[in-house]
Amino acid sequence: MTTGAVNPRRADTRRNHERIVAAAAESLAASGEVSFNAIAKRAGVGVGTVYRHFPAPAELILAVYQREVRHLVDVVPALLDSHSPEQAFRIWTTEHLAHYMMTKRGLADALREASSAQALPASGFASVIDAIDTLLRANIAAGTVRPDLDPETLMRGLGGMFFLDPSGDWKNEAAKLTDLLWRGMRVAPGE
Amino acid sequence: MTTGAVNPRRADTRRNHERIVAAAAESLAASGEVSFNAIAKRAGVGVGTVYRHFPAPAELILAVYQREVRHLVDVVPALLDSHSPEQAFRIWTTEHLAHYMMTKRGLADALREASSAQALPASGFASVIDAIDTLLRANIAAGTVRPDLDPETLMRGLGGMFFLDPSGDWKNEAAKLTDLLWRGMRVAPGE
Amino acid sequence: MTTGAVNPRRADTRRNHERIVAAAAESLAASGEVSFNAIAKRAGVGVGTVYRHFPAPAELILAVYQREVRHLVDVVPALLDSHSPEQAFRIWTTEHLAHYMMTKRGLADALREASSAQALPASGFASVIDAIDTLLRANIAAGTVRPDLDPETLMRGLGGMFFLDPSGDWKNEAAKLTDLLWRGMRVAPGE
Amino acid sequence: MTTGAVNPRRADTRRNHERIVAAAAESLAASGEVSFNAIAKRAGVGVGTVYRHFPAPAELILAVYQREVRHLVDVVPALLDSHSPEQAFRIWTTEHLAHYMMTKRGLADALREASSAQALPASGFASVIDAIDTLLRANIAAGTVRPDLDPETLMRGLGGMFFLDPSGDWKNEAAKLTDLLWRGMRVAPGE
DNA sequence: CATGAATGAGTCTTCATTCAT
DNA sequence: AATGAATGAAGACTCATTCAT
Repeated sequence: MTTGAVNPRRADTRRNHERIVAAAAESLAASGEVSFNAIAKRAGVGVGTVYRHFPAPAELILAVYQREVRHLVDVVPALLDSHSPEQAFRIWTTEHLAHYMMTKRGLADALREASSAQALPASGFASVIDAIDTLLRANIAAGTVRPDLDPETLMRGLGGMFFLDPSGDWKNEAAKLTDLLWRGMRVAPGE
Repeated sequence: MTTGAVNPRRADTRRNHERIVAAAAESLAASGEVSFNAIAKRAGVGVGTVYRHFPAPAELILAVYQREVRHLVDVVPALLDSHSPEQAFRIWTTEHLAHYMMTKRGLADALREASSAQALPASGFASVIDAIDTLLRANIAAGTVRPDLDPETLMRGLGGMFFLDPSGDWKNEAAKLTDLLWRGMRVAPGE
Repeated sequence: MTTGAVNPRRADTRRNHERIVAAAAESLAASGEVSFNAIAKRAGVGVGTVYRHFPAPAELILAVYQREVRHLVDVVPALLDSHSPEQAFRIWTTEHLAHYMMTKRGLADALREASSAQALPASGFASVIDAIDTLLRANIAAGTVRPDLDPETLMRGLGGMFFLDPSGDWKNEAAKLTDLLWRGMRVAPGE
Repeated sequence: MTTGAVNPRRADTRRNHERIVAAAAESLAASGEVSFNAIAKRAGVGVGTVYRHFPAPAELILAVYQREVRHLVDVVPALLDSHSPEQAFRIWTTEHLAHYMMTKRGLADALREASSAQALPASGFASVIDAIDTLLRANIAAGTVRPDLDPETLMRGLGGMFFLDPSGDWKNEAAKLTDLLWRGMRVAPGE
């Protein structure tokens, strides 16, 4: 009995899914570990419940991933509304993406380990690529960025955010990486 | 045994260190697994021996890392001898770094997990940064690249090579990433 | 639903018992496994329903057992009608009993495990003993078999059919065991 | 630490194998269960130790089996020395085999489950068949038993001992089964 | 009555680490 | 110094059983 004195079992049912994903997200962020037993304990449910909701480990990881990534994607339109395309791009990578990648390193590993390679980039990164694509198109439309740039390549360049050091001057480092990439992206002056 | 040929046991003893590192490297490359017991067996020594040589897991991982990374670093001078600085850079990232990162993903994970964060970038990546720095300086000297570029930032940009798909058209993708970065690095035309 | 055809749910309900037993029989035959959850799924009902019908595991096993054994028992009269008592006995053991025991080993185990020993021989084997008894009486009446033979002992002798190898020459082996027992059963020539 | 205050680790080592087999034998006899964890606990060793000694479950079962069966086989010569061949046979089946089969039911199941069928009968039952064969030959030599009898078939007939009820009059039942089989084995009077 | 989600004890198995020899 | 047996914590997963709906 992990739910306290009252016995709300079925009443809680509806929220178990969310609680498990939340617990997994916390575990992942904290240690990169994904013990089903630990997640169950943290979520306050039995292990069996976790297995019922996510028969395959990859499903859980993916659910966490999507949850975590949603914000990253959702924020893009607002940025484009209130800033120039270039500023939107710079802010997104520096403020949002950098922070995300820095804290979610574990996720990427888990994602990679949990699946036999190719499946995940496709499914997991898809929406991040979408976000990048949106920013890219806005800039191309504004004439600030070369039109022959694919979001996958840019994503790889931004992947370096994973190596930021949360205890250091990461904001500055993120800005420097963004700047390096931006210079590579822009419509080259004089060309 | 004081008679005849040199005692082969001593010869083996001297090479245990190397054998263990080699065994660990193979394990890492093969499966991403690093069971000390498995490494000992593969190296043909007892577990205790492994512990004697590498009291802390991180030390072993680090030794493997450095062994793997040596080639990457050692090849730079030759490249600079026989190619233009720009070509040397492009060849190194595309032919050497990309291949290395793609196949040694496991190492990077192991490295990260084995240590509590900050220690590794400093110790493990140091020599790769050196290699990048050498290439960078050569280009700066040749006037092809901006002088205000630090190797760490470039390293981060190149970190995207980790996400290459070994079963896909990675050579082309590596070239595209290199090109994106190169455009960001070069002395901007017209500036 | 009060309109139209009879409510099909009621029809299903009535047959749940049979469906569960059938599902359990298939599971048992297929793998020797008897997970209540698996049986429920195979039967297309909820676990709770299985529990309602068979509060104790042994009851389900028993039901399966009786279902499986029915054919074995039912075939006896026909055999006695169309064959001599000796032939009926030989055919029954060789064609029917041997085949049954060979394929239903799992059942016997399950039966034994599910109960605390003594209950089963009595309840489970009862009808097989009946079948043997019928064949025995017919032979005793025909004067082919000693009258001082109890069916339980004969049953034990026939128990060896359990050890037949389905992938070998079991028909021949079954005949040899039957022959050994028959020689022990018959009115000894010269006695 | 399961070995008490003193720390005799390596001193105990030599006997661990035997202790594990003994513990497994007890478990098997008691409940037909073979949890590696339970065996380890009963043997007073860590689970890992059990796994080191018996990497595959079947190996442990087999070891137990051979240990249990040894007595059965070893007693035959003495019986043949001090009794007539017929008496030796009757005593062996009634006093030794019956008792063994009755108490070791679990073993037979475990044996069957642990292996994919045919391997075990060959390896596990071999020595029991040897014992039966020895008794058979002695009787054939003495002219008491038909020479055309194979030990496998007789073994199957004796397999019924498995179904004896330890809480009932099993001695008498064993004698009745032995008698039935003996009548089938002997050189038929009048034939 | 039926359903099936939830629970959690229990089994299996691996592995880092210690330590007698 | 080297060896490798022993240990036991820890994670994966299954399944009998209960019970809210």
